[in-house]
Amino acid sequence: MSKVRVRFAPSPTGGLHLGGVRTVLFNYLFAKKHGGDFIVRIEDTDQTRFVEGAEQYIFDCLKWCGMEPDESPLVGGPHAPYRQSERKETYRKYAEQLVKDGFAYYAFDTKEELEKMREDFKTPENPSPQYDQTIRQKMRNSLSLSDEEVQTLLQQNTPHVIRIKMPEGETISFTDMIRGEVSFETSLVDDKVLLKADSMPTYHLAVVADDYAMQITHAFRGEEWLPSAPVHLMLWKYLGWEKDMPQWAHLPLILGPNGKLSKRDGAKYGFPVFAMNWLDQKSNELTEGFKERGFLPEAFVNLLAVLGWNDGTEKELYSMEELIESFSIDKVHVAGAKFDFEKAKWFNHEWIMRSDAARLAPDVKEILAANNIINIEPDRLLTVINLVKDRCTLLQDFYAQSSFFFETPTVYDEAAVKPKWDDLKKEYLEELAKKLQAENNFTVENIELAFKNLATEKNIKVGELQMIFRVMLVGSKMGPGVFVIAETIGKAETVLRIEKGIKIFHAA
RNA sequence: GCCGCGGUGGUCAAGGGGUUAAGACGCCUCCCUUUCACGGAGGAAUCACGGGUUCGAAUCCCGUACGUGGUACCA
Repeated sequence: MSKVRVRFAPSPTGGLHLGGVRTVLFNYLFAKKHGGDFIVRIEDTDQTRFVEGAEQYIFDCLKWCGMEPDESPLVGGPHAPYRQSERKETYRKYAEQLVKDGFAYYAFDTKEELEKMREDFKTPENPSPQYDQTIRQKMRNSLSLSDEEVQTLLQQNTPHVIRIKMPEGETISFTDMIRGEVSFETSLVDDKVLLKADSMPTYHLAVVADDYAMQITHAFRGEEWLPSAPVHLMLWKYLGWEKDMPQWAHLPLILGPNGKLSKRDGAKYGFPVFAMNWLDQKSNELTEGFKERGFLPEAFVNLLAVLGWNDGTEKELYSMEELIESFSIDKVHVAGAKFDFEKAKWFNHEWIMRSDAARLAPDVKEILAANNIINIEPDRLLTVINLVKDRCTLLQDFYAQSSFFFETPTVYDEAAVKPKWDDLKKEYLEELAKKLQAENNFTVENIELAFKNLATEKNIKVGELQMIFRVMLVGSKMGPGVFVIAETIGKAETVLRIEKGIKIFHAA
């Protein structure tokens, strides 16, 4: 058997959504698992929908996720060009070949004629008539017209398409790597357009021609392609390449809260559906990405991998390396899976907790900088990250969870302090400030010892004091242990915050 | 309408003739912590329905309903 070669073939018309990323991911995992090549080519067949910058966007997403292609328009390779628009000539050749061999035909029907046909043949039982064997003789094509008429039309450069001629009464079946044997009646499949009037191929011709040219061995795509698989199968056969046909795997769909996951669901339910922010230049509409929402790529890849795949164990947390190791195509599910944002956040939280501070530092630094907290000593940043990462679900949480390490609070949870505040506490805190000021070795242990000894001396419950102390340092009832916070912000700042707190709470 | 595909708690899922039907997310209770998390211990909640086959069906078969995708000179 030849080397495993898989391909991801996005259409550069919009953002890369969850389903798309998962399709790439399974492609990638399969290729890496079998030591094969992961190829990315671009399906820019439809010029009218091509969006500027989308191709670069796709590669940015792949890079973020850690899936670098072995061959692509960006890195090149032996099967260049990797853009469909640059391979145009070859498709026409194959389409003409099919016509010559009697497997396809020219169709001269105009848009209006097609519309009329759909209108005329529409019945309550058949609301959307297809251009198939039952009606093709009634249309204007090289099957229904005489040779002379066809020649004349061609010589006059009459706009035309090339359609596949689906055979009658055959059962065509194939074995899908995920769902086993799937079969179709050819009579029920319509005569799909292979080559459009503008000479660009449709997806149907293009996938087959490109997969053949690039020697693809395993083709992964979404389940929405299953109904057109018989067309592709027939093409492989008609072009005489049957023995080179890749094995197919139709991946289950990712569903949203109400049916299929759509771009709109993001805005509607408050979660991202794209890998990275996507700005649609036509509508100027911004669709939020997982990256910008504060997801770690490790978590994003992980959560997508286990949505529709499970290796049979209880393991849920996988790195890319572990995924490559454990991935198995026959463990991919057949049913669609509903996307659960709560679970997605859980994955991110887990990945933040298990990542070390150095991994997180650049991201955290960026988030703090966005909130005007800059010039942090690297070591100090690492210390703080380790202190708060357990309580951060999204990267953005690092700001709220750690800002008090870098800035003196400006707002205080007075409601929490007020019921506990009295002159005795004020006195205690004033003395505490002095005592801490005199402390030469400002460590967690010493701070705590000073704090508790003074409380015993004054006969005050430590707990009540701790809450006040915390609010003075943090501004609210949150964060890691108070004494750790005190040590981290240092003696001068601790004393300063106590003094400031006394003023504020005493006035209140 | 027609065609394809699907089905285990609310969600993701293991299991594929005999199980007390794993586990995770979420939810609830308690412990830890006089904060919030993390961590720990528990709890509520499930095999779409109807027929077969079988001593025995969540598991196999057939129907029905439901869901989902396709039915474009979009991918």
